[in-house]
Amino acid sequence: MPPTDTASDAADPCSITARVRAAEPAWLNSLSADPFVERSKRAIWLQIYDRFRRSIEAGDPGAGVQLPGEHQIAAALKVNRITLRRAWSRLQREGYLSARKGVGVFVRRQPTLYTVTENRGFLANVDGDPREFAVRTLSLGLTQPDPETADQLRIDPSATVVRLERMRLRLEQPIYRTEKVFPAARFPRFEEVYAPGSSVGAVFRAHGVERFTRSRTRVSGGFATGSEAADLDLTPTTPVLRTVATVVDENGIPIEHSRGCWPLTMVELIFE
Amino acid sequence: MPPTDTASDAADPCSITARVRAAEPAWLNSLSADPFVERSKRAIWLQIYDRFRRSIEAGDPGAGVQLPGEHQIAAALKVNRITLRRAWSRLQREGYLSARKGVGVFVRRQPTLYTVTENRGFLANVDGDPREFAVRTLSLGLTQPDPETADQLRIDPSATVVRLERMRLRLEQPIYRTEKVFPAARFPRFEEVYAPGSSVGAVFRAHGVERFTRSRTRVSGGFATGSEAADLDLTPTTPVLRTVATVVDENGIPIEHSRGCWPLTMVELIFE
DNA sequence: CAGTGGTCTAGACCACATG
DNA sequence: ATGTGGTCTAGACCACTGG
Repeated sequence: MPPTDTASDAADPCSITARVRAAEPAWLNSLSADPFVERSKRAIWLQIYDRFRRSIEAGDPGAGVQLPGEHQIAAALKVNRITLRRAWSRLQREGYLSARKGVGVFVRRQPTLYTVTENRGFLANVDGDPREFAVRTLSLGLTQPDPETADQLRIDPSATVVRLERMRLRLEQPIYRTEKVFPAARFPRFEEVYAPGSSVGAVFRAHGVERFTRSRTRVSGGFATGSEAADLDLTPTTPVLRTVATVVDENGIPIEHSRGCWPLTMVELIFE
Repeated sequence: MPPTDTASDAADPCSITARVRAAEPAWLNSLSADPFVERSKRAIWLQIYDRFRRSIEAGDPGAGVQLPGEHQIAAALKVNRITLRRAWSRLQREGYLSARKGVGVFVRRQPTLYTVTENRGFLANVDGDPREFAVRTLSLGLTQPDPETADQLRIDPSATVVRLERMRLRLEQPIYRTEKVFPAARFPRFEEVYAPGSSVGAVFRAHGVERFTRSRTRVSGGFATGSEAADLDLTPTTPVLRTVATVVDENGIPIEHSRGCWPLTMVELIFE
């Protein structure tokens, strides 16, 4: 039995202004045109997944638009709400949809693959118009390093370090989150130089470091923690790529230790 | 209401040989000791996930053992079968469990992280006892390259190539699957040299290539396809890491193009 | 055949965000 | 207060595997 509001809409086609959201978008009609093949090789929820994915990739429920509610869509597709949710949960994990409790489900921007070339600065790094990209500084301050960081930076664990958390965005959409740690003794003017342009390169140059390279990058996989998911606009348990890199100056002295977290489906790393 | 066989076991503790599988293992008792906190911040299925994961990481349901059936465990935990399945499905995606329809659910070997250093041969590459590792050749033969491979190998798309599919195993457990393509003209004696030791390095040396390096490695993320999942003993949609690498000889001429697929949770790549 | 995991539905309640 | 997504249960049927 479909929810009553859907039924009343159908029964009263004249009041088209009654509720805007209730109007079924064109893509929904085409999604629900053919019935699903029951008892086929491919489960119904996977068929739903296929259709949504193809549609989103074709760009019809465009980036950012809110989908109608679960009940409405489930009724339109003539499947149970839970079956629909199963398909959606996979679409969320794979980066096509993002859900906010109490609000709705939204189409994420296309999970474009960003080709990131290691051993270069970020903007030289990424395919696409540089103006589309932005940095958001989440936090900047002094602390003590954790043991691994102290080890990598070859400093005493009780030494002071600058800790910088930031995010890269493309078209308002988070691409990755990173935590960078620098030896404070080496960069006394960190905050004042960093503030104007949010540029770590500027800080390096202001302290006499002209050339720097990543000496080692560790890539591992995992699943987004609660805070990572919140920052990156993902559901928890979304698979992510984690990178841990050490940056050294021209003399091979470590000057930065950084940990990055990337939604698995949105990045492609190239090492040369 | 628990299944009847469980109830009868409890009522008849003397017949310990009645059915071996029905005996509840110790870890199950400890998992089901405390009731789950309802309406807490953490959903019940996530609490189940937590307990199983901790237990498996502690090694009690040890690698390879078959778990009792869903119905039995759900009854023991006093939750619905579907709630239990939700927890299990995440454990499967994360590599802790693997299910075989009609057979049962098994504990996978610990998703140990294999540190793989690029630019080296595999056995020099990996932490752990080399004797634990094995290669299984899945297929070896001549074909035509796909466009991307032809491009990377800088050969004509109609040229003949040697195509080799194989898998790495550690302790019988698949670590990764790879497809390697070589220009046949360069390695006419590929099959006869490869066969005895399953060594690509031997083939290279037999054809006068003493030194070779990876010139470029692309790392991207994705989800296991059906055949990848089957080979790697994963459920489909498990997140994987894909690597695409080109190997060149001492003169910079491409001699191999390889595509690898690694379960996300089982590998750690290091680039230096 | 019996047992296993896999799918699907129905209906209920909850927490959250918004008006 | 309403609508949203999130969780949980109950019960049913299916497909696969093995003895």
